Amino acid sequence: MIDGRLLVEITNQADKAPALQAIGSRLLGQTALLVGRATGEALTGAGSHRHQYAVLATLDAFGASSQAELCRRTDLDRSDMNMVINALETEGAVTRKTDPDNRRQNVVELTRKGRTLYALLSERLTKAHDRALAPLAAKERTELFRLLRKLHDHLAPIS
Amino acid sequence: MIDGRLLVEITNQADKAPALQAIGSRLLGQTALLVGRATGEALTGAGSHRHQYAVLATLDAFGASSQAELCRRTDLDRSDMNMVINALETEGAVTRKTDPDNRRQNVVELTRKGRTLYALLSERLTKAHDRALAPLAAKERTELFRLLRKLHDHLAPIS
DNA sequence: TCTCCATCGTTGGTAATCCCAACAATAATG
DNA sequence: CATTATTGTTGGGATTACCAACGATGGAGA
Repeated sequence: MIDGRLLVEITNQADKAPALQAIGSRLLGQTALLVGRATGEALTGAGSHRHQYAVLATLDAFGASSQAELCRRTDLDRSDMNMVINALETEGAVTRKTDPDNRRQNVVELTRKGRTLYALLSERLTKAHDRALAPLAAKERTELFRLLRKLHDHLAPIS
Repeated sequence: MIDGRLLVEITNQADKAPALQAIGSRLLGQTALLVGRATGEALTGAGSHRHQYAVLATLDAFGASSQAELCRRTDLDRSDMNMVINALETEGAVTRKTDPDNRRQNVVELTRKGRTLYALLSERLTKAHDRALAPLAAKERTELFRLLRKLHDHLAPIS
């Protein structure tokens, strides 16, 4: 027997004989995968990746930051952040200099080229985002994000 | 500037100085990761994995099936399905015989041991599931899953 | 029947993502 | 001054989602 509380139908597609069944967390994961793929293609199609965009957005929003600060704000691992900054630096999207006030950390800063790249990626991403969320009305999107944020904040490591 | 449509606050935690920002799809991905980890631990703690549970649940719901049929119902790749059945078979949770009516495919069937395992995993998973979704009221969970299913069905490959 | 094509299971491998451990340099703390 | 913490960096591991190719088998059509 199927536990009605735990199991949630994933697909309603009429052509798939009996409806697929799975756990709620699986529906969440599958949907995140699909949305992530749809939006990710907007970035990879421009030669960038999700993490790079997250860093660009954070730099754009908060200005020059150290890598550790970017890690805290994006929830990326230090090693991955290093790779991301490497990529962005060789692309000329950011500059990285050791902070004279604290020589342990680097000052990562957006270049003009970086802002242009961020604008381009934002545009592509917005389109993909809208396309992916098309079936949801504006209020539904808001509600979805509210519920997700509630879940996220509840489960996020207390840091 | 931050695009209000695109960007969504992820954390509201007061101790994190300025609120973390990210794209909506990122919030979805992060939350899926957190929920997946919380629920996944319930399974790995019992020596099983998400995919194995999905197959067990599908077999329990639909009865003996071929691997290809299980693939269609769980959206798993054939190669991954093979590994999952291998694991379940060596655990004694399922039997795998070539179908005499169609010698290309195998008949995968739950054993009594498999049903017991499924029941155990279901119990653990239900608890973890409830713990992970604790901050959401019953109506909110329903609404979340409704929105996710809507998204999922819109983005799912037309198969 | 014979030929082509599709399906199935199986093997092996790739790429992305997330995560961890250790190290040197530097700063902060007592 | 001694100890501890933070930062960047390197290297690697684990998981997950894929993809390609192969032999075996079945089905569809000439």
